[in-house]
Amino acid sequence: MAKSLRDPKRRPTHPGAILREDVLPSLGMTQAEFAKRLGVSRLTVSELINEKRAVSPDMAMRLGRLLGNGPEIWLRMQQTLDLWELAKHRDYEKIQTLKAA
Amino acid sequence: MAKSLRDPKRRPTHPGAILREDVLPSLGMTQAEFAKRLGVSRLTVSELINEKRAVSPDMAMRLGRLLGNGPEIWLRMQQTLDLWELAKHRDYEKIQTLKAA
DNA sequence: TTCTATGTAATCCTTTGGATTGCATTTAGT
DNA sequence: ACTAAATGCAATCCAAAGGATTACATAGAA
Repeated sequence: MAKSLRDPKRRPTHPGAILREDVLPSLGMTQAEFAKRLGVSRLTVSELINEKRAVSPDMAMRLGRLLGNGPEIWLRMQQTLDLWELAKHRDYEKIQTLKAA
Repeated sequence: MAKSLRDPKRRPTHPGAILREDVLPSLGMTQAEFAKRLGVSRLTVSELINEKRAVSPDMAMRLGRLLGNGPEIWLRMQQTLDLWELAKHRDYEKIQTLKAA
């Protein structure tokens, strides 16, 4: 059978990748300009775009506002990544699931 | 007309409230015992339950594992609260939404 | 009342998002 | 090719936040 649409093994896309590959190019806007509009420093945008840092709730609000699509999308992408990363290096196996509450 | 199901004015429920009012009671488990199962300190559980702190991604993983319903529910509840809080005291009004990308 | 559960304060540690500044490199534009 | 703008990145600082541990006071139940 075909692979499921989302491969559970694969690292979820970092929000920065979307900004880098889709958003900024289609806007034809420099990082500096983008940062200015968001009201954050150029460094913050650069690191986000290069996947060096996560989308914080604050940043999600800014992106949602600037791009007009709300903060949820950005935050959800980030959390998906966060959970995926955690599941990798942390041992939650030790926690025994309770049977019927 | 009737109010919408979710009142946008109202503060979203804190995940700790669910633990305090539903989960722990139905489990008939003490906070100390719950903390032990989760693998965190009693303080951490107490503060979470009393809404003094947020559900972190790590805590969401633990809750999801222990309760058997996955981390997403807990994380999503927290996010909703986070965004609601941010929208209150931070001024995102200054960020001008870009027209058609 | 005596023991258990809980709330909470104090302290310490680590991580992380942001701001600045400075500098090297890349990429355009002319 | 040369200059100027854009970008990547390192170093510092700062503040907030999740956790741990310890200790203490109170609430409650056996």
